[in-house]
Amino acid sequence: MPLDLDPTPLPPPDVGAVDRRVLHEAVADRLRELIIDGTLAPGAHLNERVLCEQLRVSRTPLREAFRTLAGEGVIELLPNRGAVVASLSRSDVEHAFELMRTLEGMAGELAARRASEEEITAIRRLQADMKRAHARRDLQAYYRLNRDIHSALARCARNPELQSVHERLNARLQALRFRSNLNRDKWDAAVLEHEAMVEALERRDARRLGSLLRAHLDSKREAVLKDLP
Amino acid sequence: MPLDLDPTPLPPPDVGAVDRRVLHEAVADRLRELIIDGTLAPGAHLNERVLCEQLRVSRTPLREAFRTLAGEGVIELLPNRGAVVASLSRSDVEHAFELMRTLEGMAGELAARRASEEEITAIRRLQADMKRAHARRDLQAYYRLNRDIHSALARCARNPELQSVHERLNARLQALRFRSNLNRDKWDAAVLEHEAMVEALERRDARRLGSLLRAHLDSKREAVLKDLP
DNA sequence: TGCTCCTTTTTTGCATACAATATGCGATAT
DNA sequence: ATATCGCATATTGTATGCAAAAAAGGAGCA
Repeated sequence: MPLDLDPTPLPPPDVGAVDRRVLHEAVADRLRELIIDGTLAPGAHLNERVLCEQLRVSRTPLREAFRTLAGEGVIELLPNRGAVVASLSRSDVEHAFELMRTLEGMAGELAARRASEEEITAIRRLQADMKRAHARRDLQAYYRLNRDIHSALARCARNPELQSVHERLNARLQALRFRSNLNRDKWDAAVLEHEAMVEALERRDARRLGSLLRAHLDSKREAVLKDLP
Repeated sequence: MPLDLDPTPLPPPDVGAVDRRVLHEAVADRLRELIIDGTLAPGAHLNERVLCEQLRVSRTPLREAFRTLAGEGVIELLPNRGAVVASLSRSDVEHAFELMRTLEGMAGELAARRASEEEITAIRRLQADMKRAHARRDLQAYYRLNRDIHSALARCARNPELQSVHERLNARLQALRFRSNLNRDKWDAAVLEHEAMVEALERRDARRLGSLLRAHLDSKREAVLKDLP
């Protein structure tokens, strides 16, 4: 009798969990988008009543989303005076990059040691895509791929704490992208730096990847500060 | 007329009611304390109704405090299933120390360059106090001073981003203190390491202070992991 | 005109009611 | 005996009302 007597017949089909996101999470995500893409400008006051009407939610989930975003440093809560979009002063940006430089340096060193071959291949592929985006002067795609590569590196470091801090800091710096103009030379240089980084990763040269990332962040920092008040 | 007109004669507060200023903040502070000192153990489920009664607040400020603490990684929110105190697995601790090692190394290098003479004097004084606490085997005072010194170093780095990340990570690691036993040898060694660190700071030897802090964190990591599951 | 003080309006903070979701337990069927 | 279903209960998520604090506006005065 051709019965299947395997004691565990049906574990493989991973159907994936359904979208269980609750309202305040969705609200937080939406607000984060609006802030990153500049619709809600830095310093803008977030009026609860107005946002409730626009997002069609009541004040409770909105206020919970506020706390979430405040924890991420994306907005600032002033007791009894509401919330404002966090605005980074020149000094804030300098400090953020100073920290990011260390974090990405650490991520690079760890990633060179811990990344799987598949992950390295994937990053190489992202880098190729990014070069193409650069070739056709597609700034939007370039930014996205650039971000993906840096996030991938942070992920390859195999340290969830590092990854989480990196993500949070990154979220705050994202908003700057839309305010800084990347000139041709800097852009070309950035792509070359990336190329060297991916090569170091492929050779698993931890020291070098760390140094390259720190230098890369220094360039980024200069490029961003150039167009700032 | 000093009559007590409180309608509820206050049954003995097991955790103590919070003081009424900015309620959700006070609630967050109180919960953080309870978590750090172990009253609320890692993994413990935080029942809203029960906590509301014990803290004498309604659910709204409690839930806002939950969001704040979740943002700090002190608790974990499970959608529709409440909140639990974050519990660090051995692997989590390893990752946290890996990151802390980098952060404190960075803080040390910056502090050696940026600390004012007054700040250095203050740290020297904390170190002296700590040595005395060690001499009289006062673990409680030792822990407090130890923490103060590391916080002071992070502050001297003059980078609010770094300081903030350091604080948050530190808050989560604090809870471990009450679970790990410091044996005599490790304790002596730690005090010596601190002494070397303060000397490097006084000489403003950034490289060395960074290295010493990284090594110090490695020792700490080993000491903590030793007593962990 | 420029200022202060007071009233009105708006906005935020807290409490509570109601709705959605999860959990526990017993009945029932295989 | 085990597994599943359905109901009762408990817990979380959302909406709304009310009170306190802050901003806005206006009258009175120098």
